[in-house]
Amino acid sequence: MKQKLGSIYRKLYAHFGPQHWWPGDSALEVMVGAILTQNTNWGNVEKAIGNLKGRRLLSAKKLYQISQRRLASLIRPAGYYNIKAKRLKEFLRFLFKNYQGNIKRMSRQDPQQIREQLLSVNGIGPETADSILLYALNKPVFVVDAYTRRILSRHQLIPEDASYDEIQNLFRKHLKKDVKLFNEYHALLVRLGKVLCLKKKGKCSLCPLK
DNA sequence: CACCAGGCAAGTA
DNA sequence: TACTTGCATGGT
Repeated sequence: MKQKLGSIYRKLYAHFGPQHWWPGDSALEVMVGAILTQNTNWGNVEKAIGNLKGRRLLSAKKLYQISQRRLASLIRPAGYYNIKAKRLKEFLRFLFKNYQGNIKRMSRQDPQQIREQLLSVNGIGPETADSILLYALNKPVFVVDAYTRRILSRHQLIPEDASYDEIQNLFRKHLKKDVKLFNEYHALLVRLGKVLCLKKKGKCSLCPLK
């Protein structure tokens, strides 16, 4: 397995090159994007973030103060806008309650502890929590998503119903615990899932892993 | 028209 | 515990 995961990474990197994730100008922007992109196309998220940026609202303080109603209307292009506005507000309340709205303060905590705290926020599940840890706070945590599960299971590396933690542990056990590697590997798996016919109903044909 | 997107929580049995 | 459903816009 160690061999397998390493060789998959090398093939993906050779084929696609560096992915430059996460697109975003600040840790806060990455965190907001992580919530907005839940089950949603990234292009739609960019429009929503653009609306916030255009009104100079992309700061912890502003987002904390703005009404949930107004926030919802601004993030509308990202879909599920009512529930996502609620989730963003929940996250900001958490950020202010525990860290005075200061992300650097948050980043100083132990990663495992941050993860547990994030998971206790309504609207933040394992993938969103891990995306925040890896891409906003630069902690060496592997992010598992639907593509990761689909690609690994279609290559017979895991059962189709493997749990999030099982898959995450696989990468943690067999790869060097390295922020840069985890960053690139997850982004490459997403890239692979996108460009190939690896959609929900697709087969893994023309696969650059072969 | 159908299908999909960088999930998650709440409801049901 | 193990399924199912709601959430919603925008691109292909």
